[in-house]
Amino acid sequence: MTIQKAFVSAQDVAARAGVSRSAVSRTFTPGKSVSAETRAKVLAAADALGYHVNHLARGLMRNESGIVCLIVSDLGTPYRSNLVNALTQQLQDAGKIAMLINTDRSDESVGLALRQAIRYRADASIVVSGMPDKSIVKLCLRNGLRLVLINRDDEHDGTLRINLDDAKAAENAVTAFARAGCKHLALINSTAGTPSLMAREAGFIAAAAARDLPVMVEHHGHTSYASGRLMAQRLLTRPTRPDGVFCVTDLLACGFMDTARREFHLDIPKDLCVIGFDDIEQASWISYNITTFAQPIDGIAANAVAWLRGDAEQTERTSLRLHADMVWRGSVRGG
Amino acid sequence: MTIQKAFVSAQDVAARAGVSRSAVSRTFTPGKSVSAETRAKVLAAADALGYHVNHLARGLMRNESGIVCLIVSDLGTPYRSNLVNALTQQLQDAGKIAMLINTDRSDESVGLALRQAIRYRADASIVVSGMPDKSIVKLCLRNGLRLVLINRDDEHDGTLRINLDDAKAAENAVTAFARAGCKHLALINSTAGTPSLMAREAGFIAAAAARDLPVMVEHHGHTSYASGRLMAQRLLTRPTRPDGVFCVTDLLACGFMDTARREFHLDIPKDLCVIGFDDIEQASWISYNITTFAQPIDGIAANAVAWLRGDAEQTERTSLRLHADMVWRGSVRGG
DNA sequence: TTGTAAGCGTTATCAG
DNA sequence: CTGATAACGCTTACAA
Repeated sequence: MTIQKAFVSAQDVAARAGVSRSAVSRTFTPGKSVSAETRAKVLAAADALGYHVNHLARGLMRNESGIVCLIVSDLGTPYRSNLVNALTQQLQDAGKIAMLINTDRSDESVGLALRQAIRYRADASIVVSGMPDKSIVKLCLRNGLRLVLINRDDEHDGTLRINLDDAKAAENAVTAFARAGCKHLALINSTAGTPSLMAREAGFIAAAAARDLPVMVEHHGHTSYASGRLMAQRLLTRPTRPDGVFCVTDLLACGFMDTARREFHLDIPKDLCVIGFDDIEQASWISYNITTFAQPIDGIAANAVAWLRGDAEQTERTSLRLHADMVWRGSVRGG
Repeated sequence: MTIQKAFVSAQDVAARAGVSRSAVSRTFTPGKSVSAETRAKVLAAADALGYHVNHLARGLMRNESGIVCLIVSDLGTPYRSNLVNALTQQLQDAGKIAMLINTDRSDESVGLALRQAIRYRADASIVVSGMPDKSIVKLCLRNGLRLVLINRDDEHDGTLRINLDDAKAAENAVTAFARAGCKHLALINSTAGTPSLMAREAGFIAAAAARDLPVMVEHHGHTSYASGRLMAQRLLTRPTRPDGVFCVTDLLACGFMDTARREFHLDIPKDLCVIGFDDIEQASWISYNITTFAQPIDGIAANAVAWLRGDAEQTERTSLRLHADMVWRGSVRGG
């Protein structure tokens, strides 16, 4: 078996169809005029040869690769994977294709990822984790790479920023606890302190202060099940035990609830009310049934993609604040 | 503000550094010889200009894009997202970059995804969901797109197939139930019946038959929490209630356990033993604590990437069978 | 509508 | 080690 040329080119198709390369090109470019006759000939030849337009070359010419780069850490986590799921789906529907770069949580690795996006001449990049520094953002913009920042707090020109109204949600959490008659509030959070997480914390503390309710705060590790467990042990052995705990993440809430029940034999919501955030699937499972706030995942994705489809020339800074609906379940009394 | 050229090219760098384009190219190609002096000049100019090699053009020349396409459905699911996480990470470490295509479960959408991979001249494609038909596989191979099929059963030349020893795992499940003294076994599965799921089912039934143990079987929907709940309702209202249930997926097991406990007030493992599959994070949570089989996710990813790094000329069919270790937890008596 | 020719940013080849 | 030159596969004026 002889080594054959790996890919079939428009040239080959043109030869077989008895037309010029440009005719082939036009056939595969929507909105170009080709006669029905040649189009048919080209299509037949292309099909027979298994021809597929080379998007690398097309991107080179058009200065538009169709690639959108997703920069994410902790992809195995429920919220992240659902967001990536929605994003890839909607990008595909918009005729784009997603490139996925996995970072650790460091800002440095985000910078590396963005450089990679530039190398592949991505049309845009959606940053879900980490905070790219100003110089990198400038570099991207100068290279024609549009940027969507999700739940990051820096504002830059020519960039779309999508945030949630974390403070408002936190305030609603306090209200819910107050209605349930909770007297001793608490909040658990990661040590990392990403912008949205810190906004929830600050909002919760402020709203509680407005009602003269004290708040105990614990920080530990990442927003994981294990962290939730550990902070439950810390919090529930304090002199005064909290009776209303806001977990800034559902994953934290799951770990917190499991140890509160198994190790401290507390009844939720009788002895202790719990509120989470994200509305991951597990929050709706019978064992947890957590009152929480729903991340508007599809809304985030839809807004990001809509902005990308828009005119590339718009260079104004745009900022979107989406609402996280409260989802009432059984981990809070009343409701 | 005037419209400036979007990207900076090697030409620009060469001009600024006072060298030829080829010198620039060599500087950025590992293993090419450039004098320390020119290299320094080039690097300085590149840095000043913010130059990044255009991988679209490079891929065009080299016939090697560095892109590996991941074809996946149900990305929001724990097992899938963890696999994608491992895959993207290890691909990056190997100097490749992942493109992600989200499919529904249909074989047709896998075909569409593979065509997209061809258009971007991906070096390879890793298929995690759905089964591409023979003609599409042939098309890919002819176009120089290497293929890794994970948990699919078709065998093709020039393709790497990675499977688990599902039958062996199922046999171990039967042994565990027998040791726990279970007399009435059951199995719950999706209706889709992907190869690996069907292998678990067949293996379980065969091993049970060898011990003269009867097996009740239920099928429903996808392998989700909700399906697990529904099949629990069906199974636990049967005349003879099973006392050992193999759920072909941990997600099914979670749903099954929750309704067995809450709706039927059964004690696990006293009244009922449960075994799952995948070892998703939730299986280790206190509320579930499921005895299960660990998907060797890192092993799968490592093998896939190692094969991709290998010589592209090898056209033999390769098939790998990985072992899924049993993870003993509290959902089975004894152990 | 069609074909010809130029050019996109690379890398590989081949003299020097 | 260096620089000119020819590809790679495509799109897009421009001319027919």
